[in-house]
Amino acid sequence: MGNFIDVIIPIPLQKLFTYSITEAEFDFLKVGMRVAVPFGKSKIYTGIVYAIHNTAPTAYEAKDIHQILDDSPIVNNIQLELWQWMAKYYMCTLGEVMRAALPTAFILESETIITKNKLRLIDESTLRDDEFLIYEALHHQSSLKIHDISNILDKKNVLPIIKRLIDKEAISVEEEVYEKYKPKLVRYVKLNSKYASESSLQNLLEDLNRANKQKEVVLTLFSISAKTKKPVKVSDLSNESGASSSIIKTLIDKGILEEYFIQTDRVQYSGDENEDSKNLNEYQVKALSEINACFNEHQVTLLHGVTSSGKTEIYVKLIEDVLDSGKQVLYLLPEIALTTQLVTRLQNYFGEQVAIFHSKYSSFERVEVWNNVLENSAKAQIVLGARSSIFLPFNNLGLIIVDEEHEQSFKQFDPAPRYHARDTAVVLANLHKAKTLLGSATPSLESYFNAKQNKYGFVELMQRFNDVLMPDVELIDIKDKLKRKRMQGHFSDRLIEEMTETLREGHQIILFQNRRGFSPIVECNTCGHSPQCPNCDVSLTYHQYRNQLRCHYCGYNMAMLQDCMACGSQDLDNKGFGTEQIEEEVKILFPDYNVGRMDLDTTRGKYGYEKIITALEQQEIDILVGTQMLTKGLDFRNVKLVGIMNADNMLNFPDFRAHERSFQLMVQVSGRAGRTEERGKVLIQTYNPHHNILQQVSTNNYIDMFKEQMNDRYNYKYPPVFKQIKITLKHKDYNRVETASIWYAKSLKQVFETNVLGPESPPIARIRNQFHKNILVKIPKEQSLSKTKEAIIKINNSFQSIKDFRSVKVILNVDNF
DNA sequence: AGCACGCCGACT
DNA sequence: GTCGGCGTGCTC
Repeated sequence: MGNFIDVIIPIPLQKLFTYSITEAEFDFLKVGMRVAVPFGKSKIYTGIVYAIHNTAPTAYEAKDIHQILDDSPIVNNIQLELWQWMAKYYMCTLGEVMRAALPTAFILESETIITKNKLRLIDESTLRDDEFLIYEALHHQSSLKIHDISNILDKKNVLPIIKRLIDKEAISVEEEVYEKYKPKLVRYVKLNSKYASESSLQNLLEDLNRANKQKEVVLTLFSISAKTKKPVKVSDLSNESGASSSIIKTLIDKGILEEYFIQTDRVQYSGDENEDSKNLNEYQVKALSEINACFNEHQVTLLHGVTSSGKTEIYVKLIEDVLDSGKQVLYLLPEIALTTQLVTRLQNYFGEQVAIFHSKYSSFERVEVWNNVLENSAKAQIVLGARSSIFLPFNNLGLIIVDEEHEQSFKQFDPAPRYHARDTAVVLANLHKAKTLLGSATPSLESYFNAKQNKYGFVELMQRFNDVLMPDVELIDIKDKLKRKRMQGHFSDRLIEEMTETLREGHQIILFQNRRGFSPIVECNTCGHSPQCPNCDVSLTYHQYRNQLRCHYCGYNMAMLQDCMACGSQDLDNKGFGTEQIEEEVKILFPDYNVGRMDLDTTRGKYGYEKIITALEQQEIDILVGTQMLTKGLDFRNVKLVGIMNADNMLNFPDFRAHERSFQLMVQVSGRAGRTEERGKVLIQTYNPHHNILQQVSTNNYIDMFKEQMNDRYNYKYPPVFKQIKITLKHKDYNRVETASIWYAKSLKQVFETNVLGPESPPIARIRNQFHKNILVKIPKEQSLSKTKEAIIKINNSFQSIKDFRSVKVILNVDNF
């Protein structure tokens, strides 16, 4: 009877892998620790210990582990339970969940290191050209990586060459595992202890009389440490004394100063004392007590609070209570809404207890937050984070808040696990016996539906803070305006009027242009040809700022054409309109005002987004043109007018949620207008002002929208009435996916009959040279979800066993909306 | 997923 | 005649 562990490996394989361990390792290892294990012929992977036992595998001999990577578990049992739920619910492997859950710095992989074989002298004439190049390179560098060799030879496949060199005993290779996370060390200095006595110090200063600069440094060191009574950082010393680092280095080399290092956190909060939380108004107090009442009966409560109603203050009160009871809080937000504005607000109340976690953090920063949460450190009692923060190692969670609950960015679409953070959060909260609060001004239909079904508790907050009125919404019929020649470019006379007025009063304006589905494409006026992406079935999009044509799906780009590729005509035209064009037009219409633009292109880089927000807050920008980004929980005091340039392109988007989304988007943008005393104004330009959604937006009538949309969902069997799973097949050969998808759909139909839709080619049938086919499985409420998934997995397995289909990639997307 | 093994076309 | 293309199979 030996000792074994079952390990999760971060690859998309269903199985766990069993390794053999020694008696000592058996005593030391705990579930949730990382181990480095050999995998396959030469690789070393990082695995998470999932189980420790004495049952030897029967079919094979278990390998030994390579190394233990942790002293104590970095993943706790609740997390492992959550991972398992995710793998099952979202139909992926534990390995895929692991890959998504752990900061990349935790997942070490081996790298092949190539070194020269010193024991043997090689007759270089026996080497071939490329072999010689590498051998030669090793004279200058002691070791090379595979990647370096590809660079030297400018080839991708270098393994055969390396193999030949090994055979000739010219080189040797070994696998090396790196610890990717390095604690950040700050350099400190102190006076060498040998100068501790008064007399030796006196001697030192006399010695230094001839080296004035050095003496000054020593004296500065004294004064800093006398003042702060803390260790002195090298950087501080250098700043205070004005001495260059080389002078300090000389002192260290001479043994006068001693350097040492202290580990610090990369992310530090350096704020003032905490503020007291604000007093709530009567509506907020009522909402708060209702939420607490709901929590007595329900695990989950939905808070429907109109824009600017002060939801955040209510959250703050709830958080205070949970913290007082000694538990942790997770505050989930869409990435884009995680702005400095909100972060600062929470830090003002809770100071150091707030930890931030989102994708712009470096891998090292994420490890630090992870460790703080794991240790239940005082620095991480509240985690404010985006989607992936549901993976943090909470051990004592009391409350999860999902703010802007309706946001689609909570759902991960691309690599597996394709999870929805809001839904996963509810499961996570249940594992901790904690409560979940969903908050939104425009709840998703599924959450509102759950609340109506009494599955969730439900609280409404319909008064805006300070009793500010909801903005006045006006619909503008641009078809009519066009007919009467009252349009200048994309601006109606009404919009220009209101803009002029608003600017004259010294207020700011936001113009919203949803670019989706309607990007500026280039078209030849002679032959009508427009340049296409070579890898995808889409037209290229014109980007003025770099004078480029780009593909939004694969990133392909080329310089803007001078003449048509098809007929050579130089008469090229930009069709469609995006934010860039609106910006141009505004600049011409209002040359005396500052115009800013906020979209994917202008917010690139770590602080791009913040810069624009700050500029708007400080009123350096009078008119801001932007996309969806504008909608996310920003609070601008002085914005009075919001213009929606064209409501139709979002309403006509081919998706069963287009109407719901349009409503949410428009109500959210409208909410940016007039957030303080004065009533805001919203102008919506549309070809179809009688559209029900627009009517519902203009009266801010969520209930009507809900009822009408739910009707459609019942009739057409869409969520939340039916659940759905989307199956996407991809292959570079069209005929192959075609046959494969027909086979797949046919097998599904044998089980689920009419609840299978497709296969269908998506609107963009080819992306990155891969043809796509979609199949949709609709699942009625009364049908067991887990049985359905089992059936799909069974069909998927038989599919994979057909030789011709094995190269077809299959993507299972549960709740693909 | 990676990676090795193994079988067929286009180059020295 | 080799190099290297990617189809097939396996990983404790």
